[in-house]
Order: sequence, then structure tokens, then C-alpha cells
Amino acid sequence: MTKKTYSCGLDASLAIIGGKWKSLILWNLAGSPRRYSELHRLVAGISEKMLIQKLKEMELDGIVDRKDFREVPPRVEYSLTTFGLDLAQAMHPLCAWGSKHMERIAKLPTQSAVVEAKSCGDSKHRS
Amino acid sequence: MTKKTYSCGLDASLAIIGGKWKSLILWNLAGSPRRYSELHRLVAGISEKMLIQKLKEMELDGIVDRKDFREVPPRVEYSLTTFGLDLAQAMHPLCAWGSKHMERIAKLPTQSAVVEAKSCGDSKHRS
DNA sequence: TCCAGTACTTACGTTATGGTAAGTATTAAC
DNA sequence: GTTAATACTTACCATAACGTAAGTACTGGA
Repeated sequence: MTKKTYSCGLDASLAIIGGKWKSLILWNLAGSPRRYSELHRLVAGISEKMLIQKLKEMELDGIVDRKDFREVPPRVEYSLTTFGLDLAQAMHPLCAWGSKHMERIAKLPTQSAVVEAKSCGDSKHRS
Repeated sequence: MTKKTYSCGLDASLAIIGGKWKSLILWNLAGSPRRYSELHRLVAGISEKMLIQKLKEMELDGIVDRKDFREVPPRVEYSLTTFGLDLAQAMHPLCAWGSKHMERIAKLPTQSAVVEAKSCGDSKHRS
């Protein structure tokens, strides 16, 4: 067992939802359960490999639940656990902040991005 | 100019404070301005290179302010801008969530960590 | 027999991020 | 003239994270 140390709660949180994809997956699961292919469409730009990899990690971490309907063609549904839902709620203000300042953020030197908002921060999710 | 797209506010926020160090730096600046060497002590484990690199990026992004007192030996103070403070506040719930579940998080398979909390989530910072 | 649809899996390569260790500049104090 | 203190800077290396492209398994329907 490697030893890791969190110097604060932020550190611990980001250890779980850090990286390029997890927060987006979390967000797209916050509204309702989703199938794998559905998530693949919703999370723009993610590869199948990344999607399944992150979903597995999140399942291991107890923030998403995987339900296999054992049908053919396969049908699998992913949803948030209560732990995951709790996390999603904790992220809400950060999401709102990001939405509020998206234009500004996009123009930042470390970003040089083009804005195209959708799905988050537009009150689709309950607080 | 490269083109980047944020699919939600979370995406945008994490583009700014993602990575291993920025959130910790942000947090240590939230209470009061800090000198470089002070931050180096406060942010456990960070190298000088990383510290200065992240501080520069954060300065460019307008979330920290750098004040050089032009003394010898050098004296430089870093503090949060209002933008940075705003961000810190938006991160508060996430920080609290992390603190609350730190034990559990530390035991997660993707982490295998040893807990050693301090400084964040223990009400040193105003909400 | 071949294709479609779904949920993966695998192999391989690239890029981003972080780490180590040493060096620079300035001036005062010893 | 050497050391100490502070705030960096530089070169180089290691690893983790991410990306691409192709393949697998299963069965129903054309």
C-alpha cells in the first residue's frame, strides 16, 4: 500500500474527480441513469476507452453504480450512488462559478479556448 | 489560437484549478497573502519549480496577485484577486465534502492513502 | 451468410504533467 | 572573501494521463 497524504479536503476531493473526464461523467449522471452509449454521446469527445476506464474507477470508488441487464444486445445502465450524488451537489457551486465566468475563462492565457456552453449551470440540475 | 470547448461550468472551472497543486495554493492564499518561501513550506511536498510555475499561471489567469517589494534579500508577496477569492469560495463546499469523507476517500482502491488532515475544512476560512 | 447494434477490450503511441538537482542574482553581515 | 537569505531559473528525466485504431462477443434480422 502506497502512502498518500491529503493536506486538505480539496486535495482529497480532487483525488477523486480530478482529471479531464470524471467531473463531466459525474455531471451527466447527476440528472438520471444513463447507458454506456448514451454517455458516449453526452460526454463530447471522450473515447470509448477513456469512458469505460473512468466509469470503472468511479464504480470502484463507490460514486457510480453499474447495472447490467444481461440482455442481447447488451444493456448496461450507470447511475450515481448516494455518495456520488453528494459529491455532485458539493460540486454545484464550482460548476455555477465556471458557468458564470466561462467567457472570461475561455479567454485566459492558459486556455485560449472557444466557448460553447451547454448542459451544466443552466438549471437542469437540482441543488 | 487553439480551439477548446467547455461542455459545462465544471469543465471550465477544472481547466483553471485542475492538476495537483493549484487548488492547494489557492487554499493557502485564501486566508492571507503569503510569501514565496512561506507557500513553499505550507504546500507540503511541492518543489520550487512547480510552485513558481503554478503561481505564474495563476497570476496570468488573474486569480493571484504578485507584489514585489524590491528589497534585498528579495521579498515577494502573493495574494488572491477578487476573482481568485470568488473561486475559493465556490470551492468551499467541495473542500468541506472532501474533509468530511477524507477517511473514506483515503481507503478507496484508486487512492490507497494515509490520512493526515490539516488546514482546510477545519473552519479557518470564512464561507 | 453477412451485417447491425451494444458494450466493451487491447495494443500501441503521444502528450502533459510533475520531479530532481543544480545554478543565478543581490546585498548585508561576519 | 565567504556565507546566508530569498526568490527564482534551467536542464534534464520519469511517469501518468490521454488518444487512436482496431478487435471481441453475442444474437436477431435481412
